[in-house]
Formats: sequence, structure tokens, C-alpha cells
Amino acid sequence: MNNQGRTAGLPTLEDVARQAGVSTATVSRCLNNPAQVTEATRARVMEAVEKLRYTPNFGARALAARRTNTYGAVIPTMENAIFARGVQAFQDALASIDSTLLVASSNYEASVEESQIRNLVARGADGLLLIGADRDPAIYDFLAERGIPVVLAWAIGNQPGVSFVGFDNEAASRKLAEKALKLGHRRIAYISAQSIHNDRARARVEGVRAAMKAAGLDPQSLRLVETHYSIKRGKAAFHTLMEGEDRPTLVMCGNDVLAVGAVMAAREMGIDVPGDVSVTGFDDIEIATVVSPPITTVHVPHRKMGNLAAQALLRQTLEGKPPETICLETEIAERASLGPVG
Amino acid sequence: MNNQGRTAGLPTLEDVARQAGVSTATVSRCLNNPAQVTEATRARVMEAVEKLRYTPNFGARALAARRTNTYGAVIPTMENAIFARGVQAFQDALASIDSTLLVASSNYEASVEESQIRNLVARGADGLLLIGADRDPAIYDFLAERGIPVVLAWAIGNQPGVSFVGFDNEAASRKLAEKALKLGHRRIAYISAQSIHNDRARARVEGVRAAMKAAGLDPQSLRLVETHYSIKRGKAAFHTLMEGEDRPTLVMCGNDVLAVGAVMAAREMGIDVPGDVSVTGFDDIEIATVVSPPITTVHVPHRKMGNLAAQALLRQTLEGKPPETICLETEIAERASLGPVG
DNA sequence: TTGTAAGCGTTATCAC
DNA sequence: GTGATAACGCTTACAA
Repeated sequence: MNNQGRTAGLPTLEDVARQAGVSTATVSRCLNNPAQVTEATRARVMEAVEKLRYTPNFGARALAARRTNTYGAVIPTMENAIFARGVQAFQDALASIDSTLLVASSNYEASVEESQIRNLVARGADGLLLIGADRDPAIYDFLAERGIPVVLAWAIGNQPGVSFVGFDNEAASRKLAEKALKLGHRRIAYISAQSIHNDRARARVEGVRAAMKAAGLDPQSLRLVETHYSIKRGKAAFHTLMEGEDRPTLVMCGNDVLAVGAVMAAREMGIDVPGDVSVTGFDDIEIATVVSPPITTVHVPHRKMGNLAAQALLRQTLEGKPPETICLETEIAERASLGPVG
Repeated sequence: MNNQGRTAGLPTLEDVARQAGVSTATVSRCLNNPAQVTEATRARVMEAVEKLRYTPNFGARALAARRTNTYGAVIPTMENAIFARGVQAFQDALASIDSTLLVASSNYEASVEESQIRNLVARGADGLLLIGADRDPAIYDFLAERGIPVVLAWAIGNQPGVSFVGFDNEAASRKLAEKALKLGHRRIAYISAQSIHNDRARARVEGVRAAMKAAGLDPQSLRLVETHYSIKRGKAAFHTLMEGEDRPTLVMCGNDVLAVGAVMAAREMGIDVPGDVSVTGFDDIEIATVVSPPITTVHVPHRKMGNLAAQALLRQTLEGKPPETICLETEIAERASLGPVG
């Protein structure tokens, strides 16, 4: 029913203080600022803590200290590995300074994301990790108003007042497209995530268009399909693209999950990859190497990004430093799904 | 630096009360027990809440109400999809009653799990979701002492005082082994997770041994390799098993991640699956269908399990009901990786 | 170095 | 139905 009330007779600071024969202030210091206390009294206090199995009450602590040592992250999805590694690294970095991460997922829905953000703020998050920059400006106002530091990852942008730790989605996508164009591909299709509220998705498409333009192709000739991120949707989109006349020789995908769907669909349809059609992904998550042929994709340094995002956020919350922008390099992971045009 | 302090001038209950011309008590009632308040005053209060963009302070609330509406989950890993779907379902169920889930991962390490549990408790978790039953009894004492309801998922056991929402790992594994034995397999190997502190892993191995025994085989002839759960480790284990003389005709795996590793290793080694050797998994996560051949595995109803686990936990925390045990059915997902013995 | 005591922002128990 | 007011358990000036 409740957990920390006296109903269960949980020990409080006062109990510990009494047991150790000191004041509550001293006990508090032992726990938060051991340096301020003599070795002897600290030993005595710690003994009491052990004996009583004392655990500090989070609510009381947050209330008094006006700080929770809790951070929040809202990611689009937990169901595939896209964000898992990065968030794990972020969490590890926080854990190393005894802070906790609350993770929520928005299912790629703006309204859900907004309520998750409010929720995390209400729960006293000291700082927030969000993905991408594309959201209602009111949200940034809300956060700025309460002085909550924010780091935006997986992208680079120019939202004032927040940190960015990400990479250049457009450039990465362009580089991959250029490689494909050099292999002779001209009829190109792209399976993208819904681009609304998704700056990463849009930038990736734009990168391809830029490469096409630079190669003298009409960027508007890019055949674009937008869908949700899932293997199933990737399959369906690939079907759609391959059913018509004038099949593309290259199907680029907004992420590896879609690309895996595309490759699986190709196999089901008896289409050879990369013989009949090449496929590319984005992210370089494990599944990209599991499917056959393995997928040529953009390698994103997820771990590093998560770790650096945490560092950047902590510099803001703990040291009061201003927001900063860190742009990471990506590289192309060359595998078998991309080959020269038929 | 801090987020809810007056530094940012955040509105408090008192501000709202003043604005609406009522007492703080009335504002509190409007928020928590609207029925106790007249329609008229409530309207006035809500208006003030809107105007001030008031958000209740979590710490203060937790302190006064002795309840956080926050639940905790400690799962072995977030890096693959094994627990993702179940936890997502658990979280969805909590979200529907405005409660929040804090997720932590232990990396399959008992000591890490213990500290995560303490951490969640310290943060005021009203209840806990843990995986499996195999842990230091002192942890259960600790939890019972503070009256924190616990639900154990992914397994069934007999730990008193806690709920179980899971399935019979041994029976599921046995059923799969029986099916394989019927196909003529006699030289069997098993790639398992570390079995220490992992009742699910042990039960799955035992299920296979039971099937062997029932089929007149010596259970001790099962070639067992224990390793960490990862594709890489699965590959390595498969290599080890296949390098020696007297290769097995069937390699069963403790989960799909290991099985994917096994199938990939087979391909690399030029070993045909299931022609030369059959492979099975456990869990039925998406990756099992991505690899080729797709993996025959035990389908676990993750979503359902997560949802029912939440229900069971809420019955304890909200309604004060006693712990309960719910055993779900699993079934075999038949795919191409298991075939008759060569 | 240690103690005293004033908050921190809610909820809940009384009266009215 | 509403308003005072006493907790809730901790942190942190300020004193000693």
C-alpha cells in the first residue's frame, strides 16, 4: 500500500542519529559530505546505519535538497535496438555518479512524447535526454522556464538553450548515396520513417537527394515511401516498390529495421540482393549483420554518443556550464547488400 | 542546477490557492479527490492551475502521501529484445493508471541487481517487477520488511510472499526437446546461459534432460556449454561444439540470441542447418525469424505476461490483495532450423 | 567538527 | 464543502 511510511516502521534519519548519539545534521553529513565529519563519528554513524538498515527517503531528500539525482530520457521506441545501446551508455555514465535514469518511450508520437516529458519533469528530473530537435517550441519554453537542462541526441540542430550530441544525418546519408551512385545506380527508391516531427528522417532523405543532384540526377525522381519503423512495414514497403514497373535498382532505407524488412521481403519474392536490387540501411545495429545478405549501412557510434550526451548534460546540471554541441563522425559499414547495378 | 526550487520561481500549491482564493487543502482536494469539492470552486482552482502552469512537486507529494505511484523493474539486460516487449507491456499497463515505471538492468549480475533493487526502493518504488526467483533470500526479507509488493516474471516458483506471473520453463523446454527427439536426434548439445542465479536457464536444461531420460537416453550425455547471452558468444559456443569429433546433430540454445549466433556460425563454417545440424532457440523474439534459416523456438507470450504481471502487482499495491501465481502457456514456433536427423 | 532549527511542498486530520 | 495546521524525513545555513 505504501512503502516508506512508518507503517512498516522504517528507520529515519532521526532513528540513526539517536542510535549513534549525534544530531540528524551529522548523520546527513556522513551520508552526503563525509569529509566534513570526523573519522570517529562517521564510523559510529555508519555502524548505526548498518544496524538499522537505514535507507534515505527519496521524497524527503528531493524536497529538501531540491535535487533528485534523477535524469529522464524519452526515446521513440524501446522495442528495437536502435536506441538501446545509446541509452544504455547514457545510463551507465549516470550510474557511475550515483544518478538514476528514468526511461520512457513515445512510440514516435509527439503528443505522447510531450506528456512523457511533463511526467518526467513532475517527477523531478534534473535533466533530460531527448531524441532529435523537432518538436513544439512550447516544450522548449516549458523546460527553459523550469531551468531544466536538456541534451538532444541523434541529431545536430540549432535549438537555442539546449545541448546537441549527435551526428549529421544528412551528410551521413549523402555519403552513402554517393557510394551507391558510383556503383551505377540510377533508379533509386527510399523507404523512410514518417517524416513529420522527425528531423533525422527528413535529413536522411535530403542527403540522398543532394547526392542525386550532385550526380546530375533529378532529386524529385527519388521514389519515396513513408512508413512506420518496423520489419513488417519495411517488408510491405519493399513489396509496394517492387510490384510496379520500372523497378528501382537500389532501395535505401531510413534505418536498419526497415532494411531488414526489405531484404527479407526480397528473399520471399525471389529477388536477389544485391544482384537484382541493392539495399542499404542506417544505424548499424546488430540485426543488420544477422540477415543475409548483411546490410550495408551507416555506422552510428551509439555508445559514444550516449556517453558524451551524459557528460554534456552533467556539465550543465552539475557545473552550470552552458549548452554545447558535439558532432560525431559516422562511417559506412560496407557489407554485401549493396553492389554494382545489375 | 535544480528544477523545482523557487530559484526558477515555480508555482506551488500555495500560489494556486492564493490565485483561486481558496486554501491549499482545497487545491489539493481538487487535484486528488475532485469529488469532495464543489463544481464551482473546482473550476476556479483549475483555472488557476492552468494560468500558473502548476505542476505538483513529486518529492513533496511522495513525502506527504507516502506513495509515489512509481514502480520499478530490474531486468537482466536492455540490449536485446528478450525483455523489451514484456517490460513495454508492463509499462503500458502502469501508464494507463498514471503510474510510472523505472527500469534498471543488472547485466545478469546478482550484485548489480541487488543494488538496483535497493536503489529503486530508496526512490520510493511502490512495487517491483523482477525476473525469475533465484536470488539471495536476504533480498526478499529486505523487501518484505518494507512491505513492498513484488511480482516475479518469466518463471514460476515457490518464493513465499511474492506473486509469480510466468511460465513453466522446464516443461516448455522439454516439449521442444521431445519434438526434436521424435525427429531422430540422439547426439544433443545445449548452449545455455550461465546457470548461476538463473533459474530459467537451469530449468530449460533440465527440461531437455527430462525428455532425454524419458526417451531412454542418458541425460548426462547432453553436451552442455554455458556462456553469456549474446550472438557473439552463441557463435563461439557453436564453434566449440562443432570443432570436436562426434558432432551433435542438434544444438539447442537457451534463448534466441544464442541460437542466432549458432546459425550464423554454422553458415560461416559451411555447416548446413538443418541438413547437417538442427538448431533451436527459446523466447521467439523477432530476430529468430530474421536469420536464415528461421529458428524453431519456444514462443513466450511476452506481451501478455507483462500485462498480467502489472495487473497482479497492482492488485497487491492498490487493493492489498495477497500474492498470486499465474502460469501462462507457451507453444512451439515451428520454423526451418529444426529438421529430421541427417 | 557538531548541533539547532528553519524550511522544502504536499497530504490528511481535524474543526467549522 | 472548506480551512487551519500538524506532520512527512531530509538538507543546510547559522551558531556554538
